[in-house]
Amino acid sequence: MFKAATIKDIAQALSVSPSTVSRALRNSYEISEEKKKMILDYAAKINYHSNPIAVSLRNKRSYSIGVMVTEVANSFFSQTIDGIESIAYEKGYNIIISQSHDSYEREVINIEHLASRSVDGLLISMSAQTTDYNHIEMLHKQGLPIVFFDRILNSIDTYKVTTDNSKAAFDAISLLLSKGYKRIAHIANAPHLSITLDRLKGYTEALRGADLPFDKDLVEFCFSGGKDLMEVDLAIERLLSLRPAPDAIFISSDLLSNASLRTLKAKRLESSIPIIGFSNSDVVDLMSPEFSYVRQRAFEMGQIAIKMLIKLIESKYPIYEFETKLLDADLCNLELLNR
Amino acid sequence: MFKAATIKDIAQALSVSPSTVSRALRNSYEISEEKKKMILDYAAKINYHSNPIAVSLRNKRSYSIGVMVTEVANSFFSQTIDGIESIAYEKGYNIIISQSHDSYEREVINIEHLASRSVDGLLISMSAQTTDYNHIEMLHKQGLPIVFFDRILNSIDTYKVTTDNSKAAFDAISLLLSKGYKRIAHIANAPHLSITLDRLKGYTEALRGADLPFDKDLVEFCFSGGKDLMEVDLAIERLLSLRPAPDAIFISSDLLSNASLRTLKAKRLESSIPIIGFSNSDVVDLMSPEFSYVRQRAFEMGQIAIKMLIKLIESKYPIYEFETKLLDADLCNLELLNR
DNA sequence: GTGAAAGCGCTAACAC
DNA sequence: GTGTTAGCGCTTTCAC
Repeated sequence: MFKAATIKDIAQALSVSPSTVSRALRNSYEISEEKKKMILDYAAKINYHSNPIAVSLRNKRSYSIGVMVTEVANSFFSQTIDGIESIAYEKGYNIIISQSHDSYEREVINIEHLASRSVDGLLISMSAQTTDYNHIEMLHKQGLPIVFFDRILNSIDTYKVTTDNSKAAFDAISLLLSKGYKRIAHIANAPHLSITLDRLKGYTEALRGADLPFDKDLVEFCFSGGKDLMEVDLAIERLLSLRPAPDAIFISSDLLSNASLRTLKAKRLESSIPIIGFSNSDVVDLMSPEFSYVRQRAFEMGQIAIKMLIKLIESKYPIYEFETKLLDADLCNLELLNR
Repeated sequence: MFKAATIKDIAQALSVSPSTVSRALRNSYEISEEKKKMILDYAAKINYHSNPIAVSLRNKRSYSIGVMVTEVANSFFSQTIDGIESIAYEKGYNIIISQSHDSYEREVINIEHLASRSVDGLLISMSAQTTDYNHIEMLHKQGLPIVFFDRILNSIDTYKVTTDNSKAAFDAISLLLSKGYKRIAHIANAPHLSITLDRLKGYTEALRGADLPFDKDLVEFCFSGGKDLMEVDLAIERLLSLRPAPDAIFISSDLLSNASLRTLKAKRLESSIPIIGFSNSDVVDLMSPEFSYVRQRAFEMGQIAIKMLIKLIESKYPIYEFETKLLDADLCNLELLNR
């Protein structure tokens, strides 16, 4: 079985003390160049690698970061993780990924699990089902660095980064209005999510800006977030049966966009009404029916989130001023809306 | 700042020794029920959690597992990771994810990085560009438990799990042949990957089974694995310009399927030739043109891989008999091939 | 049945 | 400049 070399081994071999070796390896100014070279050479020769577990125990820093997402197999999140990983790797941090599958229980268990694993900090996108935030508030109070991304939690004061959801929705709806659409249905995500409310806000404000009334009949919340196809099915059915009928649909999440397209396709109604939906799918250009979509800057969001977290972790002094960064989203495939 | 409770704290508070507390917490038979209860109760009261870093250092086990994939933002891999995570979580392991982006350099660096992070074992799917296996062979020789999944490495003797790629390809091609297609073009992945060769093998064997000649002109390898759209573009162009023209296309990876569809669509040739391609996209049912596809059991593969790894890690005795598990793939949307 | 003590690998105060 | 020592939190011989 494999037995890794330790500082002690080097010290013994070179007849110096372990602390000298430690200092030399960390390139301390106290050690003479000559000895440094000797130690470094020998370390390289025996393929010495420091034991990060021991360093963690000693320094009370694990250089690992917990990431809490709904599901890695969701394009938006896998792109975010990609962004997180790119920076984490650069800065010498590991990321430990955990999925809530939008369940409150799993979120609580997994976050506690991550925290007890001595992560240096947490990157969290809230589960759709979570309405009690105690498990997070506790950790935050105890001083664990936390950054929220995407589905942020307003009640906790820390760094946050998310799409400017309200603006994205406002722009999407304004565009529809400018093209002459007037009765715009809205298929919305679970209502306790920050992103749901922000997107709804953009929707209503755009209507108000055009002096159109807000008709709550045109809005359907999907509590399952698109997981439950039946729920989406019923929502669409109800919306399409309204009179006067809606003349466009705005869909406020990836999963809901997919589910809605499935439903419309099954009903052979896919070309009956234009759609603008959120989507970060990597094959959106291959999907049919074609639809206009709002694409979030997921990769960038991941990068910003982890940069914020590392800043929090590595800051020598407590930070009291926090920023909530809002990213622009991109509207794509808009030419489909011309008529 | 947060200061977690330690065994010492408990010992002090209850006037017992740290070793007694440790034993009680680990439910050792040596400790009297009475004392056990007292200690457990107090630990629960002060919300004691053992420090996994200290346990790792002491036990030389980190309960974390490194996972090396090409890209998390690839449906097949995110589904695999989902499967890995489901079991890892259950068994108390963390997974640390690393992406090679199909680059040899990044694979080498990341695998070494994972290993130096004292992971208990490694789950690896090879990068497409890797042809030198020294970095993995070294670790394997040193006794680090390694399991390969999906893109396996034949030269190393350990547990492996992958799709029965040769059978999947054989079945797909046989089906095409049974429907009367005779000149089947094959867009293949990078040629040093195990999966590429296996799929090619299934392809040729199915042809041989039908007494059809193998025409190497009908096969195009894409070294970029679908990342480089231009490469796929040229491949398709050449294949379609062959005379006699191919009457169907078999595509041997997710990314290549997507890229090929894009190319065909751009050339407005999407309905000119039937396609059967590998795909684990979660929106394959929404894609256009519709195509028949081979779907791998990615989630299951992840679960099997990590179970194998944990078996390797937790085995008291060295294991010399290794299994390479082959999973069936599912052929879907076949009705499109009727004509 | 319980405690004392050593040690996992590393670092940092404190000596000299 | 370099060595000595203590200790991070935990487990595990070895005593008693």
